Amino acid sequence: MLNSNFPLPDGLDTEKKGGKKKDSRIQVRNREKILDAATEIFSMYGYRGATIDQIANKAEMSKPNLLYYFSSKEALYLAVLHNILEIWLQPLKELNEQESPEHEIGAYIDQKIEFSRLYPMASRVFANEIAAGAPILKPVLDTYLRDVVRKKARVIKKWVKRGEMIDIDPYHLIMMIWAVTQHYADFAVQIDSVLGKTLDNRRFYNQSRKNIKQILMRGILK
Amino acid sequence: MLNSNFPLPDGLDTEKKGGKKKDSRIQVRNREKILDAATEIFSMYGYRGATIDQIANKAEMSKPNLLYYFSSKEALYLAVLHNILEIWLQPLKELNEQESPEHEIGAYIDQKIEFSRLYPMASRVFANEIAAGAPILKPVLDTYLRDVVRKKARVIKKWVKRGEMIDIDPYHLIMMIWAVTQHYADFAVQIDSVLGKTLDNRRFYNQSRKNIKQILMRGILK
Amino acid sequence: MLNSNFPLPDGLDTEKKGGKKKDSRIQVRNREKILDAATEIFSMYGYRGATIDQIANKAEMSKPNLLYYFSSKEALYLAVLHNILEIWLQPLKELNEQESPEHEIGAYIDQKIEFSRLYPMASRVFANEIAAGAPILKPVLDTYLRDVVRKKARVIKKWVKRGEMIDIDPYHLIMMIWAVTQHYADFAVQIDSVLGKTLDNRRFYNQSRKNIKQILMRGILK
Amino acid sequence: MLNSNFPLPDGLDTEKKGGKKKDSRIQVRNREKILDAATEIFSMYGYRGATIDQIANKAEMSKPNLLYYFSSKEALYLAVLHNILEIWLQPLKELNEQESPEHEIGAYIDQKIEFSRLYPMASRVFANEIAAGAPILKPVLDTYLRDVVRKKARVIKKWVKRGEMIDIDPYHLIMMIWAVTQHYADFAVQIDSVLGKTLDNRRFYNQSRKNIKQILMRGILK
DNA sequence: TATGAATGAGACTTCATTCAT
DNA sequence: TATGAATGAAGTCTCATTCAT
Repeated sequence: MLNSNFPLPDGLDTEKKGGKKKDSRIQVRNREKILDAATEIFSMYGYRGATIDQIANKAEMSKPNLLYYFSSKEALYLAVLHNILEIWLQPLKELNEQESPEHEIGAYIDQKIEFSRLYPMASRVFANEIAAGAPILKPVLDTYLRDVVRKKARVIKKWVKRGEMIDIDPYHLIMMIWAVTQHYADFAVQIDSVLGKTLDNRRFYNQSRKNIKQILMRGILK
Repeated sequence: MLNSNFPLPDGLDTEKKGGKKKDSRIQVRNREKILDAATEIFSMYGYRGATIDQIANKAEMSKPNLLYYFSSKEALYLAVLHNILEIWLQPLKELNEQESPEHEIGAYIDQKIEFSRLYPMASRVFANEIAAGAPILKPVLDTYLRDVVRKKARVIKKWVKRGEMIDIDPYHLIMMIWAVTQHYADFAVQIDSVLGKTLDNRRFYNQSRKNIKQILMRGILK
Repeated sequence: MLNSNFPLPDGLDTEKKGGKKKDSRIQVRNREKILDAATEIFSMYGYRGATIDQIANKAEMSKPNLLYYFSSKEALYLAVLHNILEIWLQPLKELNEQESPEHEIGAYIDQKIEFSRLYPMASRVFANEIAAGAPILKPVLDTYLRDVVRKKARVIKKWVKRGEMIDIDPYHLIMMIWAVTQHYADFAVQIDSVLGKTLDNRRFYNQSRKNIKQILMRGILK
Repeated sequence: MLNSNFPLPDGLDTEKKGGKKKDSRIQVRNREKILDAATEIFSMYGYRGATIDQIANKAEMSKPNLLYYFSSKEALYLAVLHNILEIWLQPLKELNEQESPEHEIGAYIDQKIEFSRLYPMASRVFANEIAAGAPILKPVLDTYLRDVVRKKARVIKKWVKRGEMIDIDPYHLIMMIWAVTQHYADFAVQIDSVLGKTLDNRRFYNQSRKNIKQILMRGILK
């Protein structure tokens, strides 16, 4: 689950014997279990707060066995982050200047919210890493992420030029969308506290999507 | 700095001899130094990741001396959170239904962004706590925060009824504003990576405020 | 290489199926590879410092496979030590009272230095074990080694009686020769540091032999 | 005991807060206890084989408290080695070309054997480190040790020129003396095994000194 | 014969906290 | 008020060994 196996933009190898032999069934299964468990634990306690013990427990595995698959806590964390980054970024890549901004940006918001709903923990790990100053992810952000964003900023500028949107800084727009959509993953707890009730998950996200799109689309479209 | 000393809504006592005697000059000074140091360290490493050693170092104090002022790591963390909560919440309390939403909400956004700019670390600690499921802050959120928000939601509903805003769920609006404004504190690093340059702080926040207000106001006002 | 397969003086069995079946070609080869690798690794890190992993790697073999040949780390270490002891001792056994001390002791020194040159690592393992208090080798030293030395001490005493040598304690003489010759294996590194240059191996040992023999022979012969 | 506190030839600092404040009584006492315990344990098991637990036990101290004084196992090992090096080297420095080689070299041998008798464990740690390839001490050996030896080699050459000694390589002579004298520390156990009896310590060393000096002096003096 | 997978025991080290002064 | 000294608990990681194939 959530294991995109995307080709890393840099040569980072997060696993022990990186691909020398095809992973056996059991290896694949275990690696997945570990990544899922790690995502959950890291999302709750951050990198330093999480313990290998907790992760191993959740993955139903002994500590040394976990370390057999990922040689250190840091390697595991890296693997989790890389795992997330790609899925997190994919929808942005699909912005297509041929289509209308209404359709494209609407679809983008939909996908981001869906991601927050499906993988709230992955999303939180990502947010935590960023908020901590991206000590580990910075190299990737500095190259890969920036390139992707730059390309899509150009698309938005095209829409502005065509008069289909108000004249806005595309970078700030992208970041606003990130802020708002990610919020729904990062702050699920806060939302409960504020609203004072635990909502039906699907209904809540539907309503959120509606509100967010209403405001943002109204705010940017001509 | 940032020490609001607000009257705690619940009976939480975070300090050792809480008020029995008037604090001496030096005590006040030390308490402040500790809180500032703690805010910074907690913001970078999270609760479990931070160490008392780091905080004591930054506060130019020995570990035992720090513990003389705040009896435990948890007590210190609590103090930091409470410190933040009040300042964080203050601007919302000022929403005044007598005025126009344009003015009031505009002012609110301004203040939130200013807070993010001035206290990015405090903001991050807050965000971290929330994202971790608010293990410590939940009781406060569940009572105090909810009350404040409920009151202000009523103000917004008034504006809607008066036809000064589009018909939107006030809770979601408040959360969107939080999301967007807080983002600028939590993700300062990401912003650098995405934009590919370290911006002049003041100019950057000015531009951000302009963009955010442009979109949000346009999105909600009639 | 260096596998003397001498008949163990005591019943120590270091291998798993000790001789029940004739070893196949590949088995013999593997055993040798393991012993050589183990000698090198043990020589560098001592018994506890060495890891089976390192040895297995050097022997190009998996850990479990290594343990198939030698049932435990201790068994392997024992095998290495026994391997060395015999070769180490052989030249002493050849001291022949019929010949002159000049010729016999000269030959002995030659052989000891040659051994140090050829098997510096084996020599170091031996030295390490001794220096550690011979926890494993003590039983052998206490019986086998002592017997050999006692016999040869008698030979030396004969030479003294015949007036061919000065009157010296034979045990101390033997130990001096051990000390000096073994030194050249144990302290190869120190020698480099002291002399400040890496010498041509063969030339260095030739020169050493000359110096050592010059002093010792002059010191003991009449 | 054995804490020479010599001025390190290089800037190596092995302790935590290196000299900022005068060490208190208790600190000095504890540091000494630790160094003594460490010397003993390292001498028996080598660097990797020794455990901090063992050392802390022997020093009657908790593990964390030991680490309070020496920040890591490696730092402790370094301290032990430096402690030894200087004492080990001191007697050589005293070789005085004004005096006769008979007297000076005789005195040198006396002191080396005395050192072996008094600090056999320290001597063994030193030997172990060297035999392991001096992974930690090499920088010091490569500079400091070499300089000292070079100077003293010149003294010996003077004696040769004056015709008071046979024509011998001074480096090899120095190393022979090291070999023989150190042997009595490194191989105390072996000596027992070979001689078949545990000797009265003082008597044994006296006899050893006599034999060694007899052979070496006869071997080199004219 | 060979090796991937797994683990209990234990290693080094960190850390919140307490003690004594 | 301040701090040097001390420690139990816990964390990351290593390693000899076993299991299953």
